[in-house]
Amino acid sequence: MRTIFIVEDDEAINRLLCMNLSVTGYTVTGEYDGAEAKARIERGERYDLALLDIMLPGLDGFELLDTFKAASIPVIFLTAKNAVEDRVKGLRDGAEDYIVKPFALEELLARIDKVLSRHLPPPDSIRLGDIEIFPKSRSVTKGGQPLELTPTQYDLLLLLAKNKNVALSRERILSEIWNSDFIGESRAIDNHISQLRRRTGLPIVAVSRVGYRLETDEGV
Amino acid sequence: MRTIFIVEDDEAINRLLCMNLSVTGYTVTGEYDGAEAKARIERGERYDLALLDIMLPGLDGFELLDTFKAASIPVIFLTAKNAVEDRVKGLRDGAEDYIVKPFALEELLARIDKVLSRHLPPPDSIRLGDIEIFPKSRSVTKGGQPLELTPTQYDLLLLLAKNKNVALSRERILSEIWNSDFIGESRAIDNHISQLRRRTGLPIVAVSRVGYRLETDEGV
DNA sequence: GGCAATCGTTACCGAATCGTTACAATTTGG
DNA sequence: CCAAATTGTAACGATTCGGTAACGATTGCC
Repeated sequence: MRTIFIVEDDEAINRLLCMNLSVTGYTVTGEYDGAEAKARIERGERYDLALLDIMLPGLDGFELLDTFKAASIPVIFLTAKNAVEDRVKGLRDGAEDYIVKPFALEELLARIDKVLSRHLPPPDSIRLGDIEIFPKSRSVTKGGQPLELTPTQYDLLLLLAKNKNVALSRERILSEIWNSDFIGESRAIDNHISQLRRRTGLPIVAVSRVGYRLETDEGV
Repeated sequence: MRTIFIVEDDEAINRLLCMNLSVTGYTVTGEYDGAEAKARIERGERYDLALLDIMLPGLDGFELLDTFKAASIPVIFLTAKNAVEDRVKGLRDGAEDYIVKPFALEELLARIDKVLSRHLPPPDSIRLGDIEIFPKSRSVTKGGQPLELTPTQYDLLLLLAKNKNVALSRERILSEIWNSDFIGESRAIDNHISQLRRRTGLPIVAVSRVGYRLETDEGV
C-alpha cells in the first residue's frame, strides 16, 4: 500500500482529495498547516509521495520542498496560480510535477502513478520459494543454481510473478506477452505453462475457463 | 456503502427510485432541481454515481454533465426521449450509460452495478460468515481453508455476495452469468444454487416465483 | 548450408463441468 | 386442507476444458 501526504489548507479540497485517493487504494494523510507538515516530516513520518499546495498560510510550498527533498519524498505541487514562473520555479527546485487547480481527478491520478512508478523502481529480484527472478539480467535461479528458460517462458514467469495470487485471464496473458492481439485459439499458453511448471516446480494452477494463477502462501 | 445522487424533477419517479435503491443497499440522495444539484456538487458533495434526468426545469442534464465530469462522478442519464441523437450526445460527452424511461428496475440495477464496478476497484475480499471471497484471485475460503468451486459456482456466489439481502430474479442471474439471453427453461440455476448451498453452507433462500437471495444478519 | 533452439499448431486423453431429466419435497393460494 | 405450482436434489450423458506429447516451421548462429 502506497502512502500519500496531502498538505492543503483549503478544507474542502483537502477532504475531497483524501476521499478520492483513499478510494483509489492509497493510504492518505491530510494536513492543513504548512509548519505542522514540516514538523511531521522532520519528526520522521515517511510517505511515498506528497501533494503540496503552494499557497499555504505562514509557510509556503516552496519552503516545504527542501524538507521533503531532504527526506527524499517526491513532491507534486498543487497550485491555483497558473503563472508560468511558479511552475518553472517548482520544477527547477526539485518538485516532480505540478498540477494547476482546478484539475480533473483523473489527471491527478495519472500523475501520481507516473511519479510513484518512477520512484519505486521494480525490485532487483522476486523470490518465489526456491525460485528467484532477476529482471535486470533476465535470469532465474532455482535453489541458487541458474535455471535456463526460453524467452517466452521467462516472460510468462515474470508476468505471473508480478501478479502473485491474481487470476490472469488468457486474454491478458496473450496481450501482455504476445504483443497486441493474437487471433485464433491454440494451446500455446497451455504448453508454455506446462513447461514452466515442469522446470520451476511452481504452483501455477489453472483457473477454469479463465486462465492461470501463481499461488504463494507467503503474506498475501 | 455506495452513494447515489438522483436528479429528477418528477417527484413520483424520484421517490420511487430513492426507495428502491435504498432498499437495495445504496445510500441515496434525491434532488429535484438542476441548478441546486449543480450547486451541491460544486459545494463539494460527493457521490459514487449520479442518475441525471435529461429534461430538467431551468438547467438540463447535458449542462449538468460537465459539473459531474469535473468532479469525476460517473453519470447515467435517464431520458424519456428515445431520440437517438440525445443518446449519442450523452455518451459522447462522457456519460457512462443512459436508460430510456420507462425502464425495469432490474435493468437499472444491472447498469448501476456495471458502472460502479468500472469506477470503484472491487474490494480485496468479501466476507460472509466463515466464507471469504477473493475476487482478484478468484478464490474462496471457508474457515480459512481453500474452498474449490467450479467457475459457474464461483460466479454465482460472487453475484449473490455483491447483492447481499437483495432478491435476484432468475432472469438477472441468467443474464449476468450466462452471457446474454439463454433460451429454454431448466433447473440449471436451481442445481447450481443447491451445490453452492451444500458446499458453502450459506443461507441462500429461494424467493418464490422470483429467484434467490443471500441473507446476512450483519449490518443491513 | 546445416544445425540447434524455440515456437505455434495439432491431436488425443482423462477429468472436470455442465444442462437436462426425473422425481421427491415443499410451498403457495384458495 | 387440498391441488397446483414451485423448488430441491440425485443421477446421467454430452460437452468442454486443460495437460502433454509430437511435429513441422521459422529463426539465428556458426
